[in-house]
Amino acid sequence: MIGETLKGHLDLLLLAVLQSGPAHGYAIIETLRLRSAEVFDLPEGTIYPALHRLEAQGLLASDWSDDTGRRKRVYRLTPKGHEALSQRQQEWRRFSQAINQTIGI
Amino acid sequence: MIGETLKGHLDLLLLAVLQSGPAHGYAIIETLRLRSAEVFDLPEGTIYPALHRLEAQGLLASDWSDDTGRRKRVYRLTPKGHEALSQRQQEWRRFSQAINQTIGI
DNA sequence: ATTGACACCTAGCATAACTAGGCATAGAAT
DNA sequence: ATTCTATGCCTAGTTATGCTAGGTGTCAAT
Repeated sequence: MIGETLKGHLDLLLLAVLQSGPAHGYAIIETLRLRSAEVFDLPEGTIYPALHRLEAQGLLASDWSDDTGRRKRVYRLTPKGHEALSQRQQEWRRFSQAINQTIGI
Repeated sequence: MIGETLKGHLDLLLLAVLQSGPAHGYAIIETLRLRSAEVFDLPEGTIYPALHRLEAQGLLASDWSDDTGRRKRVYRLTPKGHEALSQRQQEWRRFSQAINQTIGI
């Protein structure tokens, strides 16, 4: 990302990805890259701490899975996470609309 | 603002406001509030350091004026500031589009 | 045997918006 | 006269959070 532009918007992205179904960290990174057409190519040092934060806030829950031999921590949205997501979506719309109005798009 | 959502986007807003013509800090705050329909009601402690930063980067230039008795520092875009603005606008479009794609709008 | 993709983790850094104070002038209200 | 509000500027220090740079380990392919 460029500068600090992502700050404050990462939670929205993570919650949105997990709305499509449970996923583990590494896969989330991949999904973000695909859905954003390479714009969000985020390092693991960004994603993992953010997932821990969201879980600590009760917005996500996780389970370990090691069916393939490689252990994965699979995250899913909690009910509180679903609520948070729709709130963040609203905030994003309000925010981006305000920016567009201000810069005259 | 909510949380850290503004981080990395303030420069774009300031440059955009000054594209409409020179203005001093306090007036910029007012303009941001009006153009954004109250969404951006930013404290002086946010605006003034940001203006100083942009001037230090050569994107803005300033002059003191005290025609009304109250001294004002009036900022204007430099040529470099104009370039930076169109670049930031492009970045914003790319960024907001990527968010919208990712969250599925 | 080594490389690269997969998969996880964390300590410390850097940046920038914001808090909370301060100073000063002008005009209106009490 | 004095107080209050709006105008107008400033900065030291706090805080939040994305990122850097390192670490561990598995698996498949060369």
